Amino acid sequence: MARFSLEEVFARLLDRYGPQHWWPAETPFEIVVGAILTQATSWRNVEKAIGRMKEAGLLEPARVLVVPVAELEEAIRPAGYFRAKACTLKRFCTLLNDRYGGDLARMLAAPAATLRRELLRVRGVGPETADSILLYAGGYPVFVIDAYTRRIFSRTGLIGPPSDRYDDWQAEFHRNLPPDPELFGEYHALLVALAKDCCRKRRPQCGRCPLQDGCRAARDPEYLDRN
DNA sequence: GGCCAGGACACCA
DNA sequence: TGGTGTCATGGC
Repeated sequence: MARFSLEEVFARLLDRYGPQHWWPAETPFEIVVGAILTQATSWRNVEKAIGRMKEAGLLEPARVLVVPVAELEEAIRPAGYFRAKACTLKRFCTLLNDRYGGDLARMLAAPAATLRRELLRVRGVGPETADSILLYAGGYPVFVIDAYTRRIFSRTGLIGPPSDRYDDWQAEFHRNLPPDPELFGEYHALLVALAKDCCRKRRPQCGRCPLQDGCRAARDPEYLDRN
């Protein structure tokens, strides 16, 4: 089974890639926006969309709430799925306005379990998006599970959730790591760094998935020590 | 020109 | 419950 604990894997990743200092954003609301816009989308495109929202003065909840949806769509177009994501942004801001008087700090001070339930009731916000908001904007010790995390750990076999469900994956990390938001944030960021590094280096051998079997960094943790 | 990127959801069997 | 189609842009 596991040759390394999850903490040992983290230490190796940190040693190799250094602190990632996620989430890349200037304000909590920018974190929320980024979490929604990055759904199935490269961060490069998200940055463009956020830049356009900034230029249009739309990077505040009160503006998103009142701006015509077509205008919001146009701003976030580079992020893809712009119609769905514009609606999701507006729905989030509606929740924020109705339940917390538009005060994001107040929303983020709500109990994590309560806030997670409320976020998941917003159409377009699923578990990964909700948890990204809870962790990076709210500072709650909630581990974010993304596609990279699943692929990396299912191939290394370091942990084995009973099913492929989001909550089961998350429970494994919560069981095996101390509930430290700094650790969780860095860990998630480092897994993305590993995936991207691996992708760049192994592209010729790797076929369509950057973490397929041809990718040694994905299946062999010691690869990180030797290279 | 095809594939994929830091998902979520509706629909179907 | 699990599988599949849909949403859409931009870089490689």
